[in-house]
Amino acid sequence: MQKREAAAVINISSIKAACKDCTLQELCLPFGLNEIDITALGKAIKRRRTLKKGEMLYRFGDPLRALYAIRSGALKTTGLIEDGRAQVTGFYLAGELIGIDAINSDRHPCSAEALESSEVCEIPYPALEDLATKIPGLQHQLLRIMSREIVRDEEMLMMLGRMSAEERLASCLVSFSRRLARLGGAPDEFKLSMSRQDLGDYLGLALETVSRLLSRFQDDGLINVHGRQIVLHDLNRLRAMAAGALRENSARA
Amino acid sequence: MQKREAAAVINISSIKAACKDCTLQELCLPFGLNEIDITALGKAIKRRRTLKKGEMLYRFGDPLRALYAIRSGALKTTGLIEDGRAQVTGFYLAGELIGIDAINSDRHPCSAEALESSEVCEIPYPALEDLATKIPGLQHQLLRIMSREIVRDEEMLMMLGRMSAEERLASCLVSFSRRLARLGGAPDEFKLSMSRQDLGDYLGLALETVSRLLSRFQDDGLINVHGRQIVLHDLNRLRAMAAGALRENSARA
DNA sequence: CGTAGCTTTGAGTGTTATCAACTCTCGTGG
DNA sequence: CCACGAGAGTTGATAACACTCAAAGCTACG
Repeated sequence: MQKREAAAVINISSIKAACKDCTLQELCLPFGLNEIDITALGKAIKRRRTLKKGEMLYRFGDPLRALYAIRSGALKTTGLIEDGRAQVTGFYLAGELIGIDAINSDRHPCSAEALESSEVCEIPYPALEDLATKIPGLQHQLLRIMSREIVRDEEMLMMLGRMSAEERLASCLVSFSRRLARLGGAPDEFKLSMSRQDLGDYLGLALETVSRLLSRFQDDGLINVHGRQIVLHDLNRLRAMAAGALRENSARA
Repeated sequence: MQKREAAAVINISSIKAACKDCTLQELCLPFGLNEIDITALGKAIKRRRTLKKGEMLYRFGDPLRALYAIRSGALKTTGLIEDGRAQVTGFYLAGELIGIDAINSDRHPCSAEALESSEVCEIPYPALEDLATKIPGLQHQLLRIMSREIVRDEEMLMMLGRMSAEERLASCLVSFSRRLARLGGAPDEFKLSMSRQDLGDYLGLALETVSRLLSRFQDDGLINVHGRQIVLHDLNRLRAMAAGALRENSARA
């Protein structure tokens, strides 16, 4: 499954990362730091690492060695339940930080897998914590990123706890649109990097339900689906749907 | 609704907190710090505050001024969806830190309400962040607590996304048992401080479903319910149920 | 060009929500 | 001290939304 490409890839694999030249600065850990501090952070980062589709960045139970800033590509994190059931706890895109849920126990409480060819910067955790005491702005940014992750998870909780299948999927599409636009892509056209199964495991739905809903959204003229290629035709209506407008009881009280 | 008690309470309300004499040290922010650092932390804490049942600690949208360490009692945090729907994003007990999801945007993304008479220590956030750069152990502990919150939310995600109503409730009871035992209470007997509605809004279930399940658990000899008073008779079976054993497909692959 | 995995679509079922009525509990005031 | 009322909790009937099982259609990669 992974033989041919390997050779071509190794060279790139351990190139030294340099935050100061990275186009994702504004979205990533260096945000808000001055040039000197950014250089210091860049030095702490051990290397870049490339992952092929399906490759694991870390697995459930692995000791925490580093956090990873995603430079390109997309990853998913999945938690385990003993039986076949999996819950995808998050999708992570370029500019986002992955692995912070391991800080609590020094072990990764979930597994991270590349959904497509991806590149990550490996930030050794002890060095990062150390650096954060020296650079208040870095500490601040780290705390903010962690807090943002909590907010994101809480939004997911509302989604899973209180929203219908339709609202969940609309919400998910809107979220991808926003995050991809931030990276400079078109907000209304993108390619999903995950399967229907992954989407279902994320949204708490059966893969068939995801598929059916995508078809229905298309019939309703909201979107266009061709396999994993998505075009959003009516972002506003999708947003309204995600917000739970459009249900009978809407404006009560 | 809140008139008589007020007078008696005011005196206590602004007593200076002193971490170094607090019995919850081990569970709280000071964990792992030496005595000098604990004293420094204690000085940063502005005051204690008492809340009566139903009183709000902060509301959705309020600016972040402080984090709160819970000394006694219990709180819930709820996120909003425009229409009547509420999602309870967490229950917080003594020794736990509440408000950290506000760090990202400097505003509270949810509301916090006391479920019973409670006492909290108010930790001004800018002072805490400042202190954390000076005391590496404190920074470490703060990061750990935030990471733990993420793990907890991710566990909730699995619960809401993949578990049946029965599994969710069992899981919830087991969690209360564990957390209350850690505070020195009996692990198999406690009083719920929240209504069936709150429990439902937390577990993503209708209140009727919660009620029905509690009755069923009782019929099955798992627990004893009398209003909010709960006795757990078979913690092991509850744990198995929460883990998803007991379903037909259990051991596949 | 064939095969394996992914996706779509259909039919039937089940878990859980909703609506509704009744009961219990506890605090308040007569 | 008891009666009352309001909120909380229980229980039942019904229905809907989403799951499961099943089969056929696509896509993409070797």
